[in-house]
Amino acid sequence: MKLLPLSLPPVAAMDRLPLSLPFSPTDLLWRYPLGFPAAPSQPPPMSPLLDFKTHLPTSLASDPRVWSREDVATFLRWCEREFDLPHFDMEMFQMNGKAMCLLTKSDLAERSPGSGDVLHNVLQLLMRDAQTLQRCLPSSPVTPTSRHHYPLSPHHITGTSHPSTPTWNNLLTSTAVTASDFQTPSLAHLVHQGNSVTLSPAPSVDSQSGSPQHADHNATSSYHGGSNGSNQSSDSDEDSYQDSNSGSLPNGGGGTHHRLAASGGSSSNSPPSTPGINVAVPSLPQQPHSPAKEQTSPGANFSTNGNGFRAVTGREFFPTDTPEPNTNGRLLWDFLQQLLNDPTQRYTNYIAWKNHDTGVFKIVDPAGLAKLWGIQKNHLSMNYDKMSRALRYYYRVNILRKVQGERHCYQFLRNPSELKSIKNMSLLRQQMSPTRPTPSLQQHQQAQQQHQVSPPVAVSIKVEPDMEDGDSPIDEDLLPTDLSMEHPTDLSPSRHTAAELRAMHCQTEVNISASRDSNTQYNGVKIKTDSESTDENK
DNA sequence: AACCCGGAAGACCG
DNA sequence: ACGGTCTTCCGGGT
Repeated sequence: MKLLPLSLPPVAAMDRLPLSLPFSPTDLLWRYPLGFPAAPSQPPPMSPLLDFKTHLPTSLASDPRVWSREDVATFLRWCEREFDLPHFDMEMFQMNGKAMCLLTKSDLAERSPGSGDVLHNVLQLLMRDAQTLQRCLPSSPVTPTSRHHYPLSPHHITGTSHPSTPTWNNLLTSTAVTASDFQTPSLAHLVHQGNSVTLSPAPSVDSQSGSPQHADHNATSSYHGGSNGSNQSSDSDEDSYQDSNSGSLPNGGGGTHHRLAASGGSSSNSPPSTPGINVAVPSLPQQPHSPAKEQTSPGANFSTNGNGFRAVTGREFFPTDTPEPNTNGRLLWDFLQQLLNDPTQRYTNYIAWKNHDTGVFKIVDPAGLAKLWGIQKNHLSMNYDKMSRALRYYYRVNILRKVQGERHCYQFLRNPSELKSIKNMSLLRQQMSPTRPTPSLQQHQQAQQQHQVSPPVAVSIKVEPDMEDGDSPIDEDLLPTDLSMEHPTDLSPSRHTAAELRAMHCQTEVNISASRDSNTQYNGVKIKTDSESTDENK
């Protein structure tokens, strides 16, 4: 996982963004939204900019982050003239403004030998200036919600913050430019809404984590989020973050694929929900810009609030900025959830719920989904084999289990809220068992059912592999490795554990609490999947 | 052949 | 330095 740090090594950057991809490298940016590292510290002196700024082509928004690819090209040409720089290789700048802003000085130098520093400085100035303006402005469109956050965020403080940029607004409104990025009509919406153009990845759990409570709420909703299928996003937090994710992804990447296409370019977009979104989100590249993609990121949307979206925005936006740990979207499960819960159901060609209540989903287009994931993570060589390996790791922590007998079908053992609420996998493991039950969901039902559940955290009991639960003897052996998964419901600790254990060798995980069973429920629904039986435990 | 499974090693990030 | 989360490979099974 590399997420691209802002400053990716040039090389890396390049790698990641193969031109060929549907998405533009830029897309990737979403991750690094505004927060540009570079700028950070310095207080923005607006002035400097002003000087040359005034000379900027009028068609360019004051905030480079909102520029479309065309704007970037316009800007580069302008820089060539204005600063007497050697000609830029436009092929190296097939990205929107946001993406360009995320490039580090070295990245820029690599793409434009001899002009990197100048370009970097100019961009920094422009960004700073834009930020400054924003601050002044009450709220920026962009992150509406965020705003709240904003203040909070360090960035903010620093000033670096993102820019929420007023521009965004402008963008929306006026600028066509951006539009391009956003291409999608939706974008605009998005913007409005959340604005989030963000890009950011969703804040995934982490971020969210922040609000457990939300989670709860959400949780309940959980997956369903709305329950309806569409919704998705359930969790609030999630939503938010989801938004992000989703958004991007789809588009971008897949863009290519079906859906995207389908949607029509934009299509997709607009997702309903999307409202806001962020486009960016998830990640994928999409984001903003890329023409291709439009992306509207579905993700963005996600945020549903209750329905709608949550404001995801806030956070998202700043993802990068945000100090929060962002896993944002970066986590595979989070990514998948976002796609699954895309309000507009844009990614159904890639992945779709088979049973939302139980958390069972099918990867419709393994290769395409893997590609999206690869884009999201900037691992362009990602394929289903690799992605599925990552999915298998989730077996150990009881996040997922394989639906036996059905190809490309997996089942979430925990609802999003639950996952989100758990910041670390490690915790998951620990909790696993106990936790499992998602509070919310479970709560409902389960509550009674069993359990126990334990408080999340800690409880873990370690079980020995063997023992595990004791319960049943599950032999792991018997069980396929996954068993754990398999018996989702099963979750029974035992099995899992066993399996896990195996895998892990007993790692701690085992903790299983007795409860697993309960947990299993996805949304209240108990998942049994296969094996309930297995439950031997029971 | 395509999946699916996990072990092992390593990358990257916070 | 360390743990988490993958990513990449790989051999093996179905």
